[in-house]
Amino acid sequence: MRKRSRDNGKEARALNTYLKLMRAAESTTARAHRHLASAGLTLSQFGVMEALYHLGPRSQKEIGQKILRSSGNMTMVIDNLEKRGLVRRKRSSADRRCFIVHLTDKGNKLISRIFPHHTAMITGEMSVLSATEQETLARLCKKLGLGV
Amino acid sequence: MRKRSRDNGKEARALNTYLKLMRAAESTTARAHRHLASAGLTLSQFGVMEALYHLGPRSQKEIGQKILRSSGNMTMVIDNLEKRGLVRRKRSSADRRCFIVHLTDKGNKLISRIFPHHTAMITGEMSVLSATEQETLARLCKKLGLGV
DNA sequence: ATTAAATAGTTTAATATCAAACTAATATCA
DNA sequence: TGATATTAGTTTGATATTAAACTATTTAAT
Repeated sequence: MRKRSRDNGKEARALNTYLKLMRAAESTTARAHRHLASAGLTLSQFGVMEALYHLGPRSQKEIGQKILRSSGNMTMVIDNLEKRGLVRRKRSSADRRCFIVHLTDKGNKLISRIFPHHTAMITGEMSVLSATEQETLARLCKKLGLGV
Repeated sequence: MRKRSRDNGKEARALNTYLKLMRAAESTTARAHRHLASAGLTLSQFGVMEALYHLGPRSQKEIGQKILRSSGNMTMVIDNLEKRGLVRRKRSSADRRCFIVHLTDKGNKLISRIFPHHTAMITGEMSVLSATEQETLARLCKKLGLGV
């Protein structure tokens, strides 16, 4: 009895926290999505370009690890970016299985222009939380994310 | 100078918090995804069935609002559930534009069987956080999610 | 009542997403 | 060196996802 009700409380708490976490992530994502759509980019495309912008040219595998997406997905997203002339693949001479992906001038211009807006949007979104609250949130999320 | 560096700190904090939030949400989602895949359900399909299980029969619109998905998406997900005989549409007699979606016996059996496992998985995932930490996380996420 | 506006759901077109099967290149190791 | 295993990326097949255009029905307004 006692045990059961304690468990139910534990489970209810966990489910509630999970739900709130998902809602927060989805609502923030949805905004970012709408925001990027005006630049004609999807979230994944932005993720790839942002990674290249901050890390420099990388293989598809490395990009996929960075943004937590499958290799098959990388093929598709990078195909679409390449079609638009925003990135280019270059066969690695060291390991001819790899493509090194890099931003084109056009891609670099676009991400340079968009990134500050994106930052401002996220900063605005987060501003409902104090600095301390943001740090707490980041710490708790990190703990959760580690369980991967 | 002063202003600029303060802003950078603020933005860096916001971006970091956003990143951690996304990572936590994605890693938890990815687990749920793998877990449900073994029952042959996608996350969205589970979301629809869970809503019907806890709320009772609902229109597609109501379900979509509950799980934060577009109406076009609902058409697709419910089509797939209906093909598998897990839910059924019934034209509402009160408003003939609406379909009322309800679980079939088969669907009810499936969700009854799966839901406890899902709960256990989420509870396990959350157990890296104390009760207080979970409550704090839920509270902060809720604040963020409200900005929708 | 007739018309106009709003609403529920579907369709379309484009991209995303994964797992699994596959190809090509590299690394291992016997 | 030659067979085997591993790795990077692609393809395939299925579902998801959205926005926007569309159909059918209901509500509102004149």
